[in-house]
Amino acid sequence: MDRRQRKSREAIFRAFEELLKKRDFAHITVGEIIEKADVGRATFYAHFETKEFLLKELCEELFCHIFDTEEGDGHDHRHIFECDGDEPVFLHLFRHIRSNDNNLLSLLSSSNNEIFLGYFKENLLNLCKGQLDLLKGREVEKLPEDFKVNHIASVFVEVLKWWIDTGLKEPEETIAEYFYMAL
Amino acid sequence: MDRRQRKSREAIFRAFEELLKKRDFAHITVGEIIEKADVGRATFYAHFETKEFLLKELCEELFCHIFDTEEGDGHDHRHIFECDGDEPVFLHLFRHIRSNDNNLLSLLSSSNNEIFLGYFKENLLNLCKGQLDLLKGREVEKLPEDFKVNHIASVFVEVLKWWIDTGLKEPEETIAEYFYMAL
DNA sequence: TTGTTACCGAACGTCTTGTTCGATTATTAT
DNA sequence: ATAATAATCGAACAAGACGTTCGGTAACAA
Repeated sequence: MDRRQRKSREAIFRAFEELLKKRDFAHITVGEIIEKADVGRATFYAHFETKEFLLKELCEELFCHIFDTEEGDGHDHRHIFECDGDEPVFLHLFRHIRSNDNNLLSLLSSSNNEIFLGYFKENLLNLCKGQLDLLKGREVEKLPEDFKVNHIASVFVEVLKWWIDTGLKEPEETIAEYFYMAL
Repeated sequence: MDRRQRKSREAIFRAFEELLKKRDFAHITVGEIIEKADVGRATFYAHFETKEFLLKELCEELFCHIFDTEEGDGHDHRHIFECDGDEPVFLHLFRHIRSNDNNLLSLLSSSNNEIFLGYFKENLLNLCKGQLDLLKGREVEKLPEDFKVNHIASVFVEVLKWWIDTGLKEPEETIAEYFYMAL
């Protein structure tokens, strides 16, 4: 890809991220984005069809790294975050979110948190399909599989939201415990 | 209140509801609303400051009936839905939602479901404060109180969402059971 | 060097918003 | 019944944002 293209695209992404931290998505204008990114109006529309597509591509960029699991390896998802430790995957998630990689935490803390939590949950669902054994021994174990998958992802997202909303007071290990207890 | 005012206000509400069933809130224009409601543009703005305020007032109208609990009576919330039966309150909620009172189900099924589920959860939180005993005997019982309140409301909303998304296949009693098991 | 590609920036038509104003119609009080 | 009051209508308006177009300029690649 042309260096000019890359620079413009990155500048737009970064400007958009900055604005998303401070303002509702609905009230961010293309004019603001291109001003902050310092690119021409036509350039913006050469890269992105609309503001909504820009958001979509930003989310894909944000989450494709995190949920980069290898398809077809069957067992547990060690390749998330390119880390091969034995740490439980959900604890791993909490840890990485707190470290604010890719500004993810900032975006999840902003007034646009619902948008990003929605995308987050979508990506989380695949991961949860391989984690059904977490529900072993609980009442919910007997329920339909798609219910259980959805349940795990939902509880994770809700615990994450609570953690962020209350100011990240607990360490990752504690919040991961909360998550397991709440399942 | 003047009959003309009431008629205009109702017409706007109904038109808005119809549109919300079919289109994203963000893409609904004031022009569409007043056309469907058959009122003048100036009339709309005499009643509602903006589209957002209209949405807010609609939600309040929708949920004030449902969560019309009597403050200060201390114990359980029998007055919800103006029903005084001994039926568990959450089963009651599922039942009433399914019966589609006030078009609530239609709105919760639309592409705007996130908006309404958000409002729903907000109102649900107060109710859940009085239902903490549901968690008796579970691991989650030891966790902080605001966590537990949030947990109950979250699980309810997520189960409700799953129920609606999968086509309301289960009867209310079953889905209420799912809810209790998932807590 | 030459051809291609991306960028700029300004302008443009269109749509939506929220406001204003005078004329009309419904309601209420006398 | 009559007069005063209040809500509505419809049209027009300015302001702002959208998405597109076009010619000129600068960066890249062969």
